[in-house]
Amino acid sequence: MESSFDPHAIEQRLYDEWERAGYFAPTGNGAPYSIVIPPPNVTGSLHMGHAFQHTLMDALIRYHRMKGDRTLWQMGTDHAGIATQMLVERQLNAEGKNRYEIGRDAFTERVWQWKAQSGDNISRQMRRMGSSLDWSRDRFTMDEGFSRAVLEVFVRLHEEGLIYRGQRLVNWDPALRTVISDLEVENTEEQGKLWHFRYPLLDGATTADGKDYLVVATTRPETMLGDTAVAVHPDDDRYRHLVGKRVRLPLAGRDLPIIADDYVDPEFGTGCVKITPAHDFNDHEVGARHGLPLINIFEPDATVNGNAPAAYRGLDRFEARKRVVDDLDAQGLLDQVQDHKLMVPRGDRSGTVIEPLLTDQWFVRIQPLAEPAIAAVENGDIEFVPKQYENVYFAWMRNIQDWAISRQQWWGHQIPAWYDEGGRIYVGISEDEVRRKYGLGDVTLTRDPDVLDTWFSSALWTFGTLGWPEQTEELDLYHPTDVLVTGHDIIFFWVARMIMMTLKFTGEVPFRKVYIHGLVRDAEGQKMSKTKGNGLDPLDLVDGIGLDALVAKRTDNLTQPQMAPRIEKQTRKDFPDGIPSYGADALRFTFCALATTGRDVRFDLNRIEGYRNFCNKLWNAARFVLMNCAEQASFDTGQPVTLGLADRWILSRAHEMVSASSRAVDTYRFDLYAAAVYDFAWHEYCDWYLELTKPLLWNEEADPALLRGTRQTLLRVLELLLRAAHPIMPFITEAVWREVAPLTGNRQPTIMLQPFPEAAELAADPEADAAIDWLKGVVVGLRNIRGEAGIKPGQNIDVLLQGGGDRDRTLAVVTEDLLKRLARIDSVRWLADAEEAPANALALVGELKVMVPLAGLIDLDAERARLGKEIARREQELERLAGKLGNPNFVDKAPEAVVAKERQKQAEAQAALATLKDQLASIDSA
RNA sequence: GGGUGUUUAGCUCAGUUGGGAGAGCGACGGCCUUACAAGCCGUAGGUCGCAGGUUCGACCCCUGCAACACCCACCA
Repeated sequence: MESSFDPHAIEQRLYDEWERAGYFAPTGNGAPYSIVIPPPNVTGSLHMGHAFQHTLMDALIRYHRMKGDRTLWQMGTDHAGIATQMLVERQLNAEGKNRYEIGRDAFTERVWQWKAQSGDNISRQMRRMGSSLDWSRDRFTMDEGFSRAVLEVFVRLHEEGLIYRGQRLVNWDPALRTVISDLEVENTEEQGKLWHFRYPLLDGATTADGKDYLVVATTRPETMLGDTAVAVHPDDDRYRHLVGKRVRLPLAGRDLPIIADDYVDPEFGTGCVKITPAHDFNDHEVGARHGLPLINIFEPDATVNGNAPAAYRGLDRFEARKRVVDDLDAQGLLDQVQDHKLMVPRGDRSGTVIEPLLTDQWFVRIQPLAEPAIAAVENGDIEFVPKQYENVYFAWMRNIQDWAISRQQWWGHQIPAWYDEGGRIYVGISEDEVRRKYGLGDVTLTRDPDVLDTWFSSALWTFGTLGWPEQTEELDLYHPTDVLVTGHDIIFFWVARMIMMTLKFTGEVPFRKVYIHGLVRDAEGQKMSKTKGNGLDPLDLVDGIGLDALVAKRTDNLTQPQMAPRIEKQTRKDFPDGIPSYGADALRFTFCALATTGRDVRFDLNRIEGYRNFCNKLWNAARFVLMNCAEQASFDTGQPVTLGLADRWILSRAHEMVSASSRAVDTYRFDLYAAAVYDFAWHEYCDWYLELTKPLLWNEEADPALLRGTRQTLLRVLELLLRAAHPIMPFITEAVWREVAPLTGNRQPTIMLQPFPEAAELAADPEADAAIDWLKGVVVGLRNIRGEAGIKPGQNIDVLLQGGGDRDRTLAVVTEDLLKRLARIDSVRWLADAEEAPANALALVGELKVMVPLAGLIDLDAERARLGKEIARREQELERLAGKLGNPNFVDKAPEAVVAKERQKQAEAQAALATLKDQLASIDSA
């Protein structure tokens, strides 16, 4: 083995081997365990969020596979309708073309080409991260079988009246020229204006203060061209007398009724509201209540249409706004303009302002689907982890609105509906089927050109990937899936809709648990995004990247090229030397360690560096073990074996580590799992156990049985540690395991299919724990003296022991060799209790005095300072204890055991303090 | 406007039925000790956001407040 760990040398090769050997597919007859991957969009490459999420899933999958479960990790990708279409359109635009020129068929063909390319890149990234997906069952939301499932669902829902087509006011994206759902609208607070316009009163009416016009306030002046009323509050004394009268709508020259409606807030603006039922959701409701006409003034691209006065036709909505304001101003009808903060709805993909627009669309009647989906979480069939996300889910589900599922796009599942020349609608899985079903003769049918919302198909993911609508064996075996691992950002988009659709079509929940993880942010806590240029490609952390290449990557193909210089500057500041190669295991370990209960994680290079070092530590521990055990492997020889204290101790600690690890994985505490492995490996196995074995291994006269015991334990515990760590760090554990396992008699080809360690394989050993704790106490005490007193590390010392009890004497004998080696001691001598010790530096281990004679070694002042600190510490503790025990309430009311424990501590602290003070006095007199 | 989460060492974060405040990184001092300098040894850092309350005892439970983050919501 090389003297330091090089991830490149092993990772790629091992993954290829695993894949060729077919280890990723479910095997055996164990209990089924399955997870479907949230299908990544085929929009390019995976980001840190994917890598994070995949790491957690892979850890679960590998853990359960090792537990012997028949484990399936279902692979697949999502066609991601709008996102992918936009991306390919941008590519077209860059070539000076657009999709209308090349036509629908050529365009979708082009998207399929892109999909192939993007999918390859994604799967390459996943393989590099070590994700053990079952590639043989790879699915795509638009593959043949899945498309069949989508049509089936659409047709069945339509037959049941749960899908309908209707004209409604919807969220319209004028840039993409499609409807989008409520969820795809992001409301952002922006600085705008509130314009006050005068609408002249007709028929000689006047306001209470004698004016012959009403003042209406609006943030959207251009929509006044579609006004069909002015509304006031019914109880508003200022305007009550005007209800039923009329105003003249300027510019358009129409007359509008003045109506009364509770919707109006008399406190806001002037208390008069212009009503535009075709371009505002609230106004739409008011209009419906009052039977107002709807006047749509916009084309699909939000230019003004023929329903508006000729002067405004063809203008973009924002130009029209300016023109309307100018014209009203010119006519003296602009009363005033105020600055005003308002919530602006924007499309989450296009970023343009969303326009409420009247259109014909397909909708899912959601209420009947929502009710069972709510019940499934209420009754615990599905549990969210962490629990509080259930409230988020409930809040949305209990107030859910019908779902607009049609999209005026080309890339996606085309809606299976046909129209005859009379506009009648026929729904079926194909035109042939429709003709048969409805007995249509020689009529011309035209298919609805729209496609379905991407999330309509993703909602079928758990059962669609397993073969539905066929009743396949896989469906029977792996559905419901065990857990869904996903981010909180798609609970509504995806999780809720999966629950609804899956219950509807399979009668089962899609998954029993939903593990919600946080979002990956940069070191400053900012969301990673291409626009901000603060994103990281997980593979750049695995393989490393030079600074110039990183800058180029971050500034390439920006939607806002003007950001490039700022991004470059920041990148050069944050990564002056580029990014070193850390390897996939270090990245995975970092993700696990950062995965605390559902909160967002800040990704910090310092963290991954630490875990890269941990990989190296593990690697070198293995080198040590192999160097010392490879030639003398002694399993299966039948020769006597004795376990020493240290051996028993590390086995006991391993027992604790294994049970902590299992407990952590079973409760989705990946951070605690990582910590259990890390602490055991580094601070117990390496820091203490390996050191404790050296005196024995290097002693040529050591008892052979004891040597065998130690060698076997070194190997056995290392082998077990590798298995325990494998779900987090698959590559290094596999590479090392293949060296180590044969020495333990295990000749299996891979760690992947070994059993995860069971706590029951090992036992707690309190006696060994106590002995090694004692030993550590003495060693640490001596190290402290060395460090503080400035004794050279290479300088051996003599040690005197005094006081303590029988136990101390026994342990000192048992551990003498270990002690001498670990603390670099030449000689140990016991002093009788009454014997006067020479001038010395003192450490206390319980009642035992551990002394290092000064003998010119030790600086008296330094020793005084050290003792002074120790005395202060004990005094402080005593003060606290005295306060507590002096309080009669505590002594009376606290449990006896607690009081006894405090008394015990007090006695110990008093004894220790007395000893330390004596010691200080003796130094002063020396 | 409603809701959720967060606030612990310089930084990033743990803290498992309320009973002696922890880790990693960083800082400081000392070590190339034959697995590992991506290492080893030692040291110093905290009024646990603020104010009350419950309790013998509160980082932990309750109330209020503040700051930050996020989600939802139709106020022109």
